[in-house]
Amino acid sequence: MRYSAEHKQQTRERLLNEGGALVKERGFASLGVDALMKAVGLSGAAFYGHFPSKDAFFAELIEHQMANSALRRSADAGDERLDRNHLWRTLQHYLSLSHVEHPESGCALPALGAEIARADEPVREQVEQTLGRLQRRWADALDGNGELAWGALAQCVGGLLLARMMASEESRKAVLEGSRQLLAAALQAKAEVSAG
Amino acid sequence: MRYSAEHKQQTRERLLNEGGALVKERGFASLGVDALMKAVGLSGAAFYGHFPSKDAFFAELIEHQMANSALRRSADAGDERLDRNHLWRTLQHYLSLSHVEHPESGCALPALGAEIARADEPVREQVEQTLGRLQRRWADALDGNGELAWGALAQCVGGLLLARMMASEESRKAVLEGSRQLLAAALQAKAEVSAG
DNA sequence: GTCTATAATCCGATAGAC
DNA sequence: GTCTATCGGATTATAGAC
Repeated sequence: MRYSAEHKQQTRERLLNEGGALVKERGFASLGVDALMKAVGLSGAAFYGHFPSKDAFFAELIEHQMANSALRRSADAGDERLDRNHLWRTLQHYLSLSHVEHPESGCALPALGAEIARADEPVREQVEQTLGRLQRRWADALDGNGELAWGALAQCVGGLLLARMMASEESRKAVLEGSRQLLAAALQAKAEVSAG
Repeated sequence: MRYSAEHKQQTRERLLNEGGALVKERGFASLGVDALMKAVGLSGAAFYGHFPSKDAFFAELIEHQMANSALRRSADAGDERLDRNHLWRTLQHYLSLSHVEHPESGCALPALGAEIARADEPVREQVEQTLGRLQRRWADALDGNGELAWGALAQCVGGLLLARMMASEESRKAVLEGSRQLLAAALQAKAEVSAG
């Protein structure tokens, strides 16, 4: 072959990373294969040397984005048990204005959540497993409260998505602040209960 | 004219209602004009007798969906002030399994939020104003706590969207339960603070 | 592996008849 | 108002050259 196997792997990685950024910015359905390949400097036809179909690419893209998300990386960092303060800092960072204003480098869940929800079952099963691991990790930091962990994850996704729907920076900030305060109240309440 | 003005108004309403259901189910970008019109029994070209472009339809659709959402109707019901128990029942109803499993008849925010976020500014300004009114109404029921009202709205959107991403009914229920528990903890904590 | 060229289909939108 | 017919372009995907 004129190109090394490692070169193919690199092109594939670029599609999942740089292409993924485009998908999160414009939406998967709205982004054509040609536009996707142009973003990495290749012709549209070259796409099919890496993925059998656009839908297959979506499935791999979601898997890749979930595996490399900031949430997961923070949850998996090191071997030590995730503690409450570390989780709280992760939530604060997630619910930031810069995250709202840069979907292309941010979490895939608020940007592509509705398209994941409409995807075939294998895609949703993979998301369910990945998020399940994250939720159990968060539950550890919340004194084993698994329900609160799911709620916190939902708050992250909803807060970011709702903020992105707003037109003014003022409203975006208000939504983020509200999201953080609700989380603070819920986590604080549970902390008091478990302390008492 | 061979058709009455009231007939035109009826067709327009059907596009916004029945068409809106299809859009929420399949996503706006994925739904073609022909498929949309076929759903109301008309040819594709008839669409342009009601809306100048597909994007203009999206703007009107969002406005219509927001004005007729279950959240808004519950918030506007009657003249009396929305109270905490009424709001709580609204949140419980929103975060239900039947709502998760029927996006076509449900809230537009989880289904179309990402596409609203990518829409032109006039669309987002309209959403911002409508949600601002809802948030102020909810804040009234929460002893004037506007931040908590934004947080509760974000929790609704995020909880529903996250639940829809799950493959199994078990996980969908777990997400909804977590969402409800986080809301309960936050609202309870604030109630105790304001009562103390 | 990636290219150009192209098949087959679908897209948003318009023209003109009724 | 809604139709049929159609334009021009974009879409997903394939064929064959290198």
